[in-house]
Amino acid sequence: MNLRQLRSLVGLADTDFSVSRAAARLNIVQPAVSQHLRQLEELIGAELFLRHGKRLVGLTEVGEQVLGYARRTLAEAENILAVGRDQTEAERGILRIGVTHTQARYVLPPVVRKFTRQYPDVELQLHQGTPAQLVDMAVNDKVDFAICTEALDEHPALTTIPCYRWNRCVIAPPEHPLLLRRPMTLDKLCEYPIITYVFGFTGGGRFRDAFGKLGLRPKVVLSAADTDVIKTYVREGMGIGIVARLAYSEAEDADLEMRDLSHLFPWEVTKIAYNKDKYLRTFQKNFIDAFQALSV
Amino acid sequence: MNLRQLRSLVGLADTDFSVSRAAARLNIVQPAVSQHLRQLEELIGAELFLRHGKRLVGLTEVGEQVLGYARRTLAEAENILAVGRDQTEAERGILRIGVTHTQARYVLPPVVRKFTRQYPDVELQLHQGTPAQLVDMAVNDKVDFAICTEALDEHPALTTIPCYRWNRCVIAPPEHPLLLRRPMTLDKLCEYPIITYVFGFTGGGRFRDAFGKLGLRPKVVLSAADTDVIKTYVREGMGIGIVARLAYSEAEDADLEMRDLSHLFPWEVTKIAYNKDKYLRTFQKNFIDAFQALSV
DNA sequence: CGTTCTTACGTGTGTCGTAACGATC
DNA sequence: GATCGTTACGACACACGTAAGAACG
Repeated sequence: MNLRQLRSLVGLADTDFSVSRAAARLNIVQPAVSQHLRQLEELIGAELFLRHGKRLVGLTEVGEQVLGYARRTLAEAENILAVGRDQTEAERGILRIGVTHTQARYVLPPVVRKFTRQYPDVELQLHQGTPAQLVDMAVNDKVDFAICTEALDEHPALTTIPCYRWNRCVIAPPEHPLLLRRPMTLDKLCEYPIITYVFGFTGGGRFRDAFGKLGLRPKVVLSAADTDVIKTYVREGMGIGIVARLAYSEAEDADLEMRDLSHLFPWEVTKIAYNKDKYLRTFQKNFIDAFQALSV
Repeated sequence: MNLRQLRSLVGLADTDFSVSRAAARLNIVQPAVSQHLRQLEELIGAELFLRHGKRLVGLTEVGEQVLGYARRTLAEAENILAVGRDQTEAERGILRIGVTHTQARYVLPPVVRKFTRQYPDVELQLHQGTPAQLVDMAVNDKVDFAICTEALDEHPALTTIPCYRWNRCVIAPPEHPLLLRRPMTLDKLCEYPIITYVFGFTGGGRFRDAFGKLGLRPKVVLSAADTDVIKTYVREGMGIGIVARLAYSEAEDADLEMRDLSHLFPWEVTKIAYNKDKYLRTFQKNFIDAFQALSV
């Protein structure tokens, strides 16, 4: 058995079982991949693939098992190579971060600025997704880290580091009647149409829970995955926006009024998570440190 | 990078850093191993080994890291091969079990008998050790399972399955005065010299705890790792023996009297444990099932 | 002086690429 | 008929084994 053979298997599974595309991705020719797959089947002594004629269309049960172990084998081997790169080209490489829109737009910029200055030769990739997708990407090593508030600490394969706390604020056009009413309470918020994050994003169920505990039903007229969309509709007068406090910028959002709501909602904790089995390169650790430093 | 290179590295670490012995174990010649090690160092781009002249004597910090990942890579690769063997020679192979003496001597025989009848071509290896050693052997894949009462469920890398409950009994020569006294209580036991298991074996700290809770101090005059040794000294009149109830056999131990003590001590649970990351071959699963069936 | 590792070199295995063939949509 | 996978073959590389040399105890 060979690492190459395993790469062909994983490549095949990652390209919808197209031998040719797998070969292209692996920078070898199709017959080589075919050979690897044949050798693996021979080694295992059982059919690994479901076929339509010559075309491979899926994996048998045994094939699934082998694929799983192959992925893990390659992941561990990749760790060894990462140790190597950390020795020979410590300041060069790729850092793949999975983030939600709000993080990428409002939180990450200063960290990214600092990091790229420190590591000009590291290519920084920002992959966006829903928290659930980010977890998946981190687990399957499509990204090196995932950064978000939801879902991260539930997955057993991830190491999760809490980074900073945040809470919500309400934003509204300056003339909005809500702004005159003090103190701000949950039931007053319920009197107006609300625009906030979609469920599963940025604060998740705890937003509704806060109202539910008091028997209140907020009128959410629109929900969006990112803060910029919410702001847009608030500007249009469609309702008041309830967003992360850190997403309100005095400079950019001078045309909107903001009131802090941290006394009304539970605090949220944004975390950074990565695969437990993964070797972290020095610059990756440094990124985590830089991100954590936000909480200070 | 290559699996062979990794095997050479692991082989080296497992043979006290003797290149020649590593080669012998891997069934290749020394120069091949040397080459593998050199290639690895080249790949990583850093010294992996501590040297005295030409002789390798240990690992650098980087070397330790690489060794760790190499072990894991090979373990995952081994899982793939195990899937293969399960397909091509399902009823043939080796089953390595780590056990304590008492388990091997008194509990395992019927299971082993049943298993070897079912799988005549599986070589069964019984490795003995202390519970702590058994955990180590299971974690590092020196054995496929570990069976014992202590220490197993504490290690995060192991999957632990409880198999059966047992408790203790006292054994003594027929004429021993203790045997006349009923009901049996802990303080009566304390009146006589006691022979029982050494700490860390078979029942562990809970034995002393039972006495300690009542402020009693048992007079343990001798402790041994296995029941046969204890019985021997009981026969010599050196004291009463407190052993696992299941280790008393009416047939073999007719010259000793036995009294059940399950009302005096907490119940113990014997477990079987194996590495979480390990693929279990069919016959290995069957052994576990057969062992678990004891509890019925 | 034996043991241990390294270096050098030859041979055989194996892996990839090219090219031609077969099958499927 | 175009795409996709398999088969066949050749060239190159690589890995192991043999043999000789260098360092260490």
